[in-house]
This record gives sequence, structure tokens and C-alpha cells, in this order.
Amino acid sequence: MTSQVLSTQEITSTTWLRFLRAHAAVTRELSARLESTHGLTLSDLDVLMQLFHAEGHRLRRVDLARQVLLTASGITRLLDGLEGAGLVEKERCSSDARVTYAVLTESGLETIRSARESHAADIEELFGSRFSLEEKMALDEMLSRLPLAETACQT
Amino acid sequence: MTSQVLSTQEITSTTWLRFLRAHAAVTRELSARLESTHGLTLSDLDVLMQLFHAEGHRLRRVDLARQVLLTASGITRLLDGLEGAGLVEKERCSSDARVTYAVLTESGLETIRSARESHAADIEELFGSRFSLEEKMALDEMLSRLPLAETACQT
DNA sequence: CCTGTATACTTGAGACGTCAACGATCTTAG
DNA sequence: CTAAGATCGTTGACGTCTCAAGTATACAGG
Repeated sequence: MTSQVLSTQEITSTTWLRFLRAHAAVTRELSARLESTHGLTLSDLDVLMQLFHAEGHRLRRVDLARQVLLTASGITRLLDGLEGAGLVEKERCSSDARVTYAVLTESGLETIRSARESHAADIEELFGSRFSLEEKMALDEMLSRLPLAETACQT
Repeated sequence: MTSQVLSTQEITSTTWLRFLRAHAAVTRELSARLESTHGLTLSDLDVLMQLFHAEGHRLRRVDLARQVLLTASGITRLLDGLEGAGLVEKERCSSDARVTYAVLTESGLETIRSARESHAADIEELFGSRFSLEEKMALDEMLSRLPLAETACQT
């Protein structure tokens, strides 16, 4: 309830802190739900969704890393898990022996189809429902000004 | 550059995704800088700052956990590190033998004094400078509507 | 007083992600 | 053709955080 005047720096700090807290809180709840209902991590689903939107449901690991904002090694390990679960398969590239594609399996597709909706509903409940359409658009635009906003942000 | 009409659900999803990406990107850079200049984690500094603002630079571990949005065990381990570095000390509570306070040491205070400014400048550069004062206030207000926004968000 | 329940904190096991180093392959320039 | 350098991917070592379980203390009701 502080109704005093705040300096630019102060407001930046409190807003950033709130940003961090909001992320931690929403993310934690979202992650718990996703884990319990589908046995997936937020990152898992993120990767699956990227593959889902990609041509032929297939993506190079490097590109995946760039889009999802994980390290190359992070992607390797994440995909290890998804492969183990049978949701994704490796596919070697004929024209460049260095690259390995990650391809969605049929099982992966089904997992997405089943997880997508409930997860979207969770996001809507914990995040989207808090804002009006205009607010969300404004928020989206503001966030897009931050570093690395170039990253693909498809639904 | 999609200028088509989007449903509420769609906009929620893309905004949420952008929120995630923005967090990952800014956080990663911020964390790298803080690590290299002061050998601290974002969470470390967060905890130190909470202590700094607390009465007597002292806080119960439970309260710390609530404010910083870590698990109780997370706090224990984080404080282990800070104690090892001599930035924080334990202090038993006389009236309740269950609680242990974390208290800032002189060295901890100095660390904060030196880290605070550069970190604030980093936040300003990577985050705050992207927005006008009004935008930041609007953003702050919006974020405060999210779950667990009750959490203390002092600078 | 003693028993049951709640609270404070710690600990072991394990998930997730990073960095640094490495092997393999491609590309370019002499 | 070959050597230098870039790119793709994996691996080992490690840090951080969580969950579940356990210990210790506090407190309230019978």
C-alpha cells in the first residue's frame, strides 16, 4: 500500500521481483499438474509442441535448443527421456551426417493431443483468466521487447 | 506479423509462452553476470536481499522460504552455501527451539552492498530499460494478479 | 501428565539443466 | 587435396532444487 513516489530504478526492481515470483508460482503449479496428469515436464511438453508445429513433426536438435531456450546438451538429455518414453525418435539426416532429427512418433502425437487441451486450460486458469484480451495483447507486446524475444513463440 | 483475429485461448497461450521465454532469457543472462562478478546465484542474492530488508537482518527459514518461493529444503541447502561462504549465520531462537534464524554477517552485508548496485544496473539494462515508467507500473499491477502474488515483493 | 497433531528444519535420493571438453562431420581457401 | 575452422551432437562432472521421509519441538485436550 505504498502510495509514495518511486524512482525508475525502484519500480524496475520491484517489477522484476514480481515477475520472478509470478513465474515461480505459476510455473510450479502448472508443472505439478502436468507431471501428475501426463508425466511430462513443462520443457518436455514445450519440445513436443515445437515438434508438433514443425514440418513433418521433425526438427534438428540445434533448432530445438534455440526455440525452447535450452542448451544443446539440455536438449540431448531431454530427448533421451522422450525417446525412452517412446514419444520421439531419432532420424539421421541424409545430406549432413552431423545432424540428427527428432521426430514425433505416433505415440508422441497422441500424448500431445491429450495433454494439450488440459494444459491450455490450466494456463488459462492460472494465467490467462487474470487478464482481459487487451491486457494480454499489451503484455505480449511488452514481453516481446525483451532480449531473445526473436525466439519463435507459436501456440 | 500475424494480423489475424486470435481467440482468447490462443492469445493466452502465446503470451504465456512469451512469458516463459522472456524469463528464461533474461534470467540466464542475469544469472551469468551475477555469478561471474560476485559468485552468487539469483536465489542467493534474493535471500540475502530479503534478510537485508528484514528486522535485524534476520529471518526464520520458513518465512524465507515463503518469500523467496523455495521449498523449506531448498532454503536449508541454499543457506548451507551462504554459511559456508560466511555471508550468513545461524542463530537459535530462545523462545522456540524449533526455529533457527538466518542472520546476515558483516561480510554478508558488504557483499550485498557491492552486489546490489551492479545487479540493479543489470536488471535495468535487460529488463527495466525496455519499458516506460507507466508500462512498468502497469506490468507490476498485472503480475500482482497472478497466484501467490501475496508474496512480499520489496526492493 | 500424556497423547495427538501441527510446525520447524534436515536429509537422502533423484530430476533437470549447465559448462567444458570432446569426437565427428562439413566447408572453405590455398 | 588438405589443413583450418565452423557446426552438430554427446558426455562427465557438477549445481540447484524438489519430494518424501524423518527428527525434534511446541501446544492443546482429556
